[in-house]
Formats: sequence, C-alpha cells, structure tokens
Amino acid sequence: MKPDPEADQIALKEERHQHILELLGSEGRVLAADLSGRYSVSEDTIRRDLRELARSGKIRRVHGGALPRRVEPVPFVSRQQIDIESKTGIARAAADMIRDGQVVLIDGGTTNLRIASYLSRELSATIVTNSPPLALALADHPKVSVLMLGGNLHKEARVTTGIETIRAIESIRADLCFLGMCSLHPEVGITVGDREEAYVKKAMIGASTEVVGLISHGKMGTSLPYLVGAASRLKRLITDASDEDVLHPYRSQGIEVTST
Amino acid sequence: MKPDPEADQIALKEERHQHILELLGSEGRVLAADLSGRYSVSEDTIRRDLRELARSGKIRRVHGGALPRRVEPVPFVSRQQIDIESKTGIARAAADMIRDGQVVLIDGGTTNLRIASYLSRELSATIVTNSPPLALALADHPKVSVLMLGGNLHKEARVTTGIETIRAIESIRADLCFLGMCSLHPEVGITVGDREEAYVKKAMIGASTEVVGLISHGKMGTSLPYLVGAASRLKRLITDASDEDVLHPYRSQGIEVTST
DNA sequence: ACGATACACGCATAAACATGCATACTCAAG
DNA sequence: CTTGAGTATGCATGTTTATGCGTGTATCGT
Repeated sequence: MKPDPEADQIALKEERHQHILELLGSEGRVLAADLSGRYSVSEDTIRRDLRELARSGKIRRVHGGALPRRVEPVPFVSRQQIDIESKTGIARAAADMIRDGQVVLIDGGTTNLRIASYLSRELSATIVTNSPPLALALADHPKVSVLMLGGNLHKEARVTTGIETIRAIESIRADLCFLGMCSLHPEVGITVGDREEAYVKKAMIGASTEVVGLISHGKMGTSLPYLVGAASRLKRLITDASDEDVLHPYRSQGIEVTST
Repeated sequence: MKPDPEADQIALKEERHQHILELLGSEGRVLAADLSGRYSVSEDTIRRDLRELARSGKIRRVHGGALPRRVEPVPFVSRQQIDIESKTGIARAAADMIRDGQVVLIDGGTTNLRIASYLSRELSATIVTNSPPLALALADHPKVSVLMLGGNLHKEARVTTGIETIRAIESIRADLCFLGMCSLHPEVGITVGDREEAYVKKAMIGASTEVVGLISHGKMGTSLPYLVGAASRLKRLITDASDEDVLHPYRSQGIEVTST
C-alpha cells in the first residue's frame, strides 16, 4: 500500500464515517467513487460505510453516493393555512415593530405564530410566549432568546394557561405585547371563548408597557363570552380590515390603527 | 530491555494513560499499533490501556485504536430521524408503563418525544414536560392533561431550562419520570452536555417516585462533561441494547433492565 | 433496449481483538 | 532476607472485524 498524501490520515473506520458525515454536511453530497479515492480504500468498503450510516439513519443512501437526511419543514397544522395572505401582512407589520433588546410578550394564535417567520435574523430580543408552537418556530432563530411560559396546555388553542402561566407573566415587564385576538368589539372590548385564556391575556396586558392587537377583519365587531378588557387597553391595532367604518370606532378611542 | 530513544521515558501505566489522552486531544485519534511502537510495549498492553480508558468514559474505543468522546452536534430535526426503529421499541415499552391517574414527568429528547405516539387513546393521566414538541404531540390526545414546564428555551435540545423550570418541577410530585439520556455509563453515571440541562434532570429525579431511563444502544457506555447523577438513580432502564456484557453492569446495581 | 456503472453477496485473509496463563516486578509483612 | 499477595506485562490461543476481490444482479443514462 502506498501512502496517499491526502489519505491515510484516516485509518479507522469510525473516523472515516465521521469524516463522511462532515463532508456531506459541507458539500451537500458525496460520491462513492470519490470517497474511495480520497481514503484509498475500495469502493466496496465505502459502500459498506454508506450502508451502515444509512441504516442508522444518519444519511440518505442513493445510487452513486449519499445525500444528507431530508430536512423537512416543521409540520404545521392545517389551520395555519386559513387566511394566509391577510395574516402574513399583519404578522410582518408586527415583526417590524420589535426593536433590538426589547422584551416582547407574544400570545398564542395562528396570526402571532407567523410573526416568527418575519423576524429579522439580525434581531436580538427576548421573546416571551405561552405558545409552544411559537417557541419552537423561534428555536431556529440565531439570536433571539425565548422564554416559554409554563402552565396547563390548552389543547385547542395550543397555549399554556392557568395559575403558573399567570404567575410567570406577573414576574416580567415587557416592552411590547402582541395579543392574540379571538374577537374584538369597539364597545364590548376584547373577548375570548375560554375563561382561563381571558385571565392569561389580562395578565399579559398588565405586564406590558405597550399592547398591540393583531386581528384579521373577520373577527372584528364580534364578541365571545369572556371579557379580557376594553378595546382601549390596546395602544395599537394591526389589521387587514380597511373599511373606515369598521376602523373608526377604534381610532376614536385613541387606538393607533395600522391597516396592512 | 533496550532503551528506545522515544520510549521508556514512559514506564508507568498511569503515565502512559495520561500521555495517550494528550495525544488523543492533539491528534484527534490514536492507533493501537502506533502506540505500541511509541511506548515499546506490546499491543496487548495498549489494548488493555485503551479498554480501561474507555471503560471510565475518557475515550471512545474503536477497532484499531481510539477516538475522542463523540461530540456530535446533530440538529434536533435530523436527530429525530436517527435510529427510528430502536427508538420506536423503547418508546412503546415506556408508554406501556404509564397507568391511569398517574402524574408522569417526561423529559425532552427525540426518544421521549416518540412516547406520545404510543400512548393509549384511553389513557387518562397527567403528563408534565419541559419539551414543547412533546407537549404539542400530546395536544391531540383526547384524555391526557398536559402541564408544560416554563423556562428558557434551549434551542438545540428544544427543552426549557433554568430556574423557572426547576422551581416548577420542585412543586410537583410525579409517580414516574422518563429521563432523556444523552449518555450513560455504569460507573460515571448519567451525564449530559449542557450544565442547565443537568440541573433540570437532577430536579426531575428528585421530584419522582420512580425514574426510568430511556436510552438507545449507541449512547451506552459514553459520558459527557456534566454529571446528573449515578446510574443507580434509575429504577429501570429501557434500551434496545441486548448485549448482556453491556447490560450486566446496570443489573448488578439493582437497576431493572428492559431490552426491547 | 443497451452498455456502463453501481450495486449486493459470499468468500478469503490479514489485522485487530479477547482471554487465559506464565513471568517479572513491587511492596510490605513475617 | 524471605515470602506472598498484588499488579503489570508479554505470549499463545482462538475469535471477531475490516477489507478486498470475484461473481452475478440491479440501476442509470442514453
């Protein structure tokens, strides 16, 4: 055996495996024939390596070489698909409001969840949320720090609620709060369909300097059994509704309305 | 004995061990044959050395030599795909352990995440977890109640950690705890790669009547920087490893071992 | 449909391995 | 000093592992 200048740095099988994985990570693919030459071993050996790595799920074996494991996008629930365009605009406008260094309280809900997608990769802030889906969506963000609020999981809404959640909220001071809106009415106020959620939202309002409501047009002017607070608790409203008749009642209460 | 210019500076076993570790640190790997020549001892002696070092978790033994302990930062999403079959068996066995009415603490980790899929639809229990993905996986379950532990989101592991998490754990008494295992060694104990996580796991052990460890074979006999506790803290171990040589050290510590 | 390439399988072999045993050394008690 | 226990080492042994090669099969691109 002649020492190959490139090879025989790697004499151990495990070492080769590791190296193949790294190579796959940086190059995006590997070819069996190429690896054979690179490590000065027979293609059979390489094939055996690839087979092993594939069997333990570390790579995806294909004819001629191997590819990285499929990185499939996070499987989001179908409900997210509703009203995509309107929610996109609202979420983007909300994401733009966040400044570096701020502590931001973000409530659950599908609209709020989309905020995660529109946060700048450069943003360095602390996001506090009672929504596990939102927390997970932010897990890939390079800079934001995520504080998950504990509590009972409300299965329908996918948010945590209850006394633990409220206590945790009470112990923070947020610069900004994006409140999820189930329904909003200029006179009745902010209402939700769940008692526990109402208390959580009240606590969120109380813990934040500035409260912003995100709401799609279909939910405006409606009401639900449990009251969170008057509409005037909101400093700003971001919505896709554009009908001035609908928006004016809020403006007249001193709420800044942003229509996307 | 003939004095070797390079060798016999090192005559003691401990000296050799120390030197091997240093070499491993600087070179990234060591070869048994190479070391044999370097220290002018037989390969058998080197093999014994390597075996000892591996047994105490300081190196990773491979055919032909040894490598540093694996520090393999595989992203969470792709980690989910690794060793699917083995994780399935382990998770199923774990799910079967849960009885109606119990309060069960489930740690993060990809193996534990799969437990959710195997819970009977009839089961009525309270699941407490610091893993948002697990909480979400359980959101569709008809009967279990889910308590999400709050805290800072550890992005890599997708679990919450920190003082909030620990406080929340301390306030509950669980019947059962499924501890996620990053690595387990019969003598070194349960270890993890993150300091915060170590504290959370400690708290989990303390809050549970019965602690069960779920671990796939590849993680057995390895160790990481931060100690959670002795292996004997586990009442039961569920693994896909079936090699009696690997399992016996745990059995002899009084741990019930279930091999799937 | 066709060669060309990549592949899986079985077999052979050399290296690496575990194990048991014998030897040599150390240290301390007799 | 002698003796004996404990340890480290080397050697002989049979076993396991990693690898390469030959054969025949599957897959690819045209």
